[in-house]
Amino acid sequence: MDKEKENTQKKVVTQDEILQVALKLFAKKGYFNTSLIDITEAVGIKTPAGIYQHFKNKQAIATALYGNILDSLSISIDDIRRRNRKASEQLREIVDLLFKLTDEAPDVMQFLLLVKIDEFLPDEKRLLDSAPFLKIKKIFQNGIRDGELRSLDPLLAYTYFFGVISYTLKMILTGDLAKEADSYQAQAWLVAWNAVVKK
Amino acid sequence: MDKEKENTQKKVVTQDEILQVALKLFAKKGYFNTSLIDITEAVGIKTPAGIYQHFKNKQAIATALYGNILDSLSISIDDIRRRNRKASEQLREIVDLLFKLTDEAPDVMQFLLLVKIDEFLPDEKRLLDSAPFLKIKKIFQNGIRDGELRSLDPLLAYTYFFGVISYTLKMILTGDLAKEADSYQAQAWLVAWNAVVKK
DNA sequence: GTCTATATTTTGATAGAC
DNA sequence: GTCTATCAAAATATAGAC
Repeated sequence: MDKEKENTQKKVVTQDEILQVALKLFAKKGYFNTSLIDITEAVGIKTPAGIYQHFKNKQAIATALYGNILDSLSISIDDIRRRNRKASEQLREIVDLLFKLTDEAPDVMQFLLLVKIDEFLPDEKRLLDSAPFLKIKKIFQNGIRDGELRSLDPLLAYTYFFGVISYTLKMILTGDLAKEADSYQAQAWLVAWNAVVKK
Repeated sequence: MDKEKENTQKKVVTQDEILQVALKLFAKKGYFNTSLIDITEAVGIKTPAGIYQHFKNKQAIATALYGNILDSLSISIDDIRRRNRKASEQLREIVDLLFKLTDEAPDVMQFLLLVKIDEFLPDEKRLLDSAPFLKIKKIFQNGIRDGELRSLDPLLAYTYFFGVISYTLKMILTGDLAKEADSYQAQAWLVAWNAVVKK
């Protein structure tokens, strides 16, 4: 990488670099325990002024981060819904995605599941009202309408299903469940699916 | 104690009053968004100095709060375990307690389920390692040992069961599920129990 | 675009009068 | 035990040189 430049040359920092570093710090220590100085140092420059070249303020970093994650999630879910017709298939692929992300991008999942976003982004949409989650809720509505899922309030179906899934992921992310996410996926899917499927 | 109030307007504040107010504010706005000034005003005095008569610092308030809640929960669970022998009965009473608390003391449940405690109390035991939750995990161990619950890792049984329960409560506390907790309890119990019972 | 340096604000915390 | 007043520290944010 550019570690050789450190002595001879000023580090030039990109917007994306700031976002990556901020995500890691927010996920690990939380938004309020992460100062701009922390971000500044972690990104390899010596002054917060460099950050302000890219972002209006600390909150704007979190806003961008949140937006990026939701956008990416939304695109993945669009793709899944396009490629699958049945709720069972769509949900299974979403679960697959979330478990994969937990192994491969734990910071992202930590930010989504463990960080209380509305505490520092009070003006953003809450997770449940964001585009990707509206789409997920839609899957439950359709699944119930089509008789694939048992007949109950779609939001309750969502709650039971993702109660199992996201609590499992949470236990993995906190280290309480010690193995990689992948090894818990099959059983968690069965339990979650069983909670909502029409039998 | 003196029952006569002086004709000065000075408010005398008790330790318990501070804890109640702090709980409400922490639950509503979060620890970091709650300043000592907020607590001071909410408790009805004009200066933070009054708070420091009772607590060493802001963190000490949260520590006391957390300890009190865990203690009270622990006592309730001891009682439940003493009065019931079967895992099904014990778990059902615990669920009953949690749903009741959600209706009657939402601040407490909000603090337990929605607030990320280790962000501001890094030296306290995490929820899962606290006395009441160790006891709950014990219930799952015993239930599996006795063949009442299906044979799986006790921690996974815990995860599935409380995934459903606590996510349901969370949705109630955030207002996404709009009715009182009581009306969701029976079904949530069935789903959660069904996830772990031996059939 | 980063640097040094500094301004500004907030908040946690204390001293001493009453 | 509360009050006025104030301190100290930390963090956000900016100005101007290079």
